[in-house]
Amino acid sequence: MKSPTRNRRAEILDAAAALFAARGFHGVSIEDIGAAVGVSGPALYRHFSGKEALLTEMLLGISERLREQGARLATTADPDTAEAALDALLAGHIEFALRHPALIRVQERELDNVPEQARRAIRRLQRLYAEEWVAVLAELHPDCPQARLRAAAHAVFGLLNSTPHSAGELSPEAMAGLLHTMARAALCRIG
Amino acid sequence: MKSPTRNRRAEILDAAAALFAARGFHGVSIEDIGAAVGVSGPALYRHFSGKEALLTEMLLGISERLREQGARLATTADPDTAEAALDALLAGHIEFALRHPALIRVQERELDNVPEQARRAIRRLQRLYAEEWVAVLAELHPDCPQARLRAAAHAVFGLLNSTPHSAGELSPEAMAGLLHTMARAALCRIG
DNA sequence: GGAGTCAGTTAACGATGACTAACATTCGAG
DNA sequence: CTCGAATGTTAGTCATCGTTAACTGACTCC
Repeated sequence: MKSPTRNRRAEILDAAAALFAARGFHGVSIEDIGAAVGVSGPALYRHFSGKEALLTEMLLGISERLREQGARLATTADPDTAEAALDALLAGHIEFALRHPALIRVQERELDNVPEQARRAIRRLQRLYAEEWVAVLAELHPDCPQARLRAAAHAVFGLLNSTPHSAGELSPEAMAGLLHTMARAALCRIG
Repeated sequence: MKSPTRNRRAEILDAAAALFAARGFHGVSIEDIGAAVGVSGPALYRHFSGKEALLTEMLLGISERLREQGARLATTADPDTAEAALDALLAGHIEFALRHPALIRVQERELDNVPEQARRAIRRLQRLYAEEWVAVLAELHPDCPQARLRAAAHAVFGLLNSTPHSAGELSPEAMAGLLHTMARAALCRIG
């Protein structure tokens, strides 16, 4: 069978994401992760070469997914209407953040625990994603310097990624609407 | 001498904050912290009862400081003009975040590593601080349900606390102005 | 000038945790 | 039926780390 392997790997990544989000990379042991998927301890080494490799694959996956999504959404439909592109980027990011709060948290917190080389790759993907946003924002605010646009984009990421902190008082739909409205308003005033 | 003691404690707290912000609580050893202030290893036990106690005191200090600042700023001057109170809260939070990015980072990331009892105290202080914001927002948006206001407040915290991520491309003044403008705009549209 | 406290040192202990080794089981392919 | 790959297991190693113990010098106070 080939699929069990794939499933086991994904299972481990999911469980590890939840644990890392809750207690941090160094606060979770290999044994903990194994226990979370019903095997114990060193069985994980059949699927990953080590704890760092696990985190690395996780962060690369997230960054790659966001970048791909960003590249796809930023260039849809009317290239004229940067407004529509911005809305698409917002909706995409919000849906991801609401659907995978643990991944958002890990991506925000654990980048330093990944080995140097992979860290550079991850940062590159994150930069490419941010640049999609900056490109769209530059169309909306042609006179605004790039540095300011970058800072604004990161600020909006902070706003959108606040999801894990304020968990579950609002329905996901209401939360999505609120975040979209707030982010939209924040980005209109930066010129 | 009494002041050397005080200074040493503060020195240790500062160094630990920087290290925790950079590598996370579990990623920093007692020896690391000692080395950062020029003493080595277990000397810290002359000033703190342990590693957790150090973190606890740090987080309690931050939360208490923000809560005090919030209580002071939210009730200044005209009780009529909620606008002014909101501006004061924004300015205060932004100044703190820009002046102490490491503390913001630690407060965001390390709450789970503090023992249960102290954690409750810290959360209580954070809740009180957030409620100052919600009270002001409620005056501006009388028809908006509390849950939505709370979520909006946390989202704005996320925006303002994005400072550590987008470090130093803009001058502190420009950054402060940008964050203030964006947060203001985001909070106008939530009704 | 001795007594006591403050703030530091080095050495050791005990626990934890990442990782490895050696062995077991399942199961499909030839 | 058997071989071998895939996927586990348990036991053990080695490093790291929080914490304690025992000891030392400096400074204050009677």
